[in-house]
Amino acid sequence: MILSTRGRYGLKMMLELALNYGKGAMPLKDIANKQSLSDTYLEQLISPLRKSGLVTSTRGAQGGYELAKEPSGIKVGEIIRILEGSLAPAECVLEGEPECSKADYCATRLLYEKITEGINNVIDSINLQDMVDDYHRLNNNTNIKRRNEDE
Amino acid sequence: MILSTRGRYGLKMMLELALNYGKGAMPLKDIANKQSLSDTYLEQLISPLRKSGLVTSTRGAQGGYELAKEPSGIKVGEIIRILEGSLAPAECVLEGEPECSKADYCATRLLYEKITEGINNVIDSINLQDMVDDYHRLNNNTNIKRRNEDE
DNA sequence: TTGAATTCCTACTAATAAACTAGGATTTCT
DNA sequence: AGAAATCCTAGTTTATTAGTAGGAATTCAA
Ligand code: FES
Ligand code: FES
Repeated sequence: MILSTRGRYGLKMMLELALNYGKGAMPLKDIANKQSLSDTYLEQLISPLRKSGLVTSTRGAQGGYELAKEPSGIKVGEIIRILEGSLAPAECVLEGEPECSKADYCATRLLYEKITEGINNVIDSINLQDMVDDYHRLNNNTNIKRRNEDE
Repeated sequence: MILSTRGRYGLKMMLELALNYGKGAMPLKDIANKQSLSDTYLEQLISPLRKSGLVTSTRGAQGGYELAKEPSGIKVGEIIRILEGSLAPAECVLEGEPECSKADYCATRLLYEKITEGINNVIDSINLQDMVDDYHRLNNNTNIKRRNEDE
C-alpha cells in the first residue's frame, strides 16, 4: 500500500473542504463524522496542512477550517507530499545521496527515478477541483450549485 | 518510501542474476557479497521469486540461482509485485471492494486508480535487459561481452 | 564415501513505523 | 459564563519490517 491512512484520510478531508469551499469554516468534527473517521486523529493530520498554508483555521465557537485558496489551486501532490513525505521508492532518489556503495554503477536508481516521475506526473496533474468534479459526476448531480444542501 | 527492502534488495538480486545470465548458476552468497547484503535475508526474498518461476535453482555444491528466462522477458513490475504485493495506493483499488462506506460517492478512488495506472505503466515497461543496458551505460563499458570478468 | 557447499524451510526476535488516544491549554462566539 | 472549537504535546497500542537462528536435504568433487 503506497498511501498510509495519513494520506488517504488527508485527501478525504481536503475533498470535503473543497466541497464546502466558499461556505465558511467547517469544524473538524463535521468532517470526521461525514467520513466516519476519528476527529482526534484528523486533528493531527490537518495541522501540517495548515502550517503549509493549504488550509486556514478559525478558532473558538463557530470556528473550523477552510481551504486557503480555491480548489483548482491545490494539487493533490501537494497534499500527499505534506502528509506522507515524498513518494520516492528509495532514499537515494529522495536525498540525492546513493543508498548503495556502488553509486556510479547503480542501475536500480534510474528505475526509481522513473517511478518517481511517473507518480508525480499523476498527482501533480490533478487538483482538488478535478476531484470535486469527479465527485459530482459520480453522484449524477447535475445541479452543481446545490450539491451540498441535502447533506 | 514506496519500496521496502524486499523490493529494493530483490531488484538488485535480479539485476545481478541478469548480469550473470548465460554463465551458469550463481550462489546466493556471491550476490549478497557483491551487494553487501545479508545472505540469510536474501534467501527469504528469492524463495517467492523461484516459486513464481522467475528464477531456477540448483541445489548442492556448485549450485546456485539463475534466471529462468532471458532478462528481456522479465518485467520489473513482475519482480516488484511478487516481493511487495501490489503497489496500489489503497485497498479498494486492490480488491475492487470499497474501503469507505460511500462506495459510489468516492472520488478519491478514481485518483487511486490513476496513480496505480501511472506506476504500472512505468514498471511494466521496463525489463531486466533494460536495466542491464543502463548498467553498462553507467559504467562506460563498451566491451559488453567482457563486462563481468573483472569482478 | 565423506565433507564441503549449497538450497530449502520454519520459526523466532528485534526494531521501527503506523494508527490512534488522552489530556489539557487557548481562543472565540453567544 | 459557558460552550464550541482549535491547538499542542505526549503517550500507547498494534502492525509491519527487517533480519537471525538452526537445521534438514541435496549435490558435487576430491
Ligand atoms: S544509488 Fe540508490 S540503490 Fe543504488
Ligand atoms: S472506495 Fe476506496 S477510498 Fe472510497
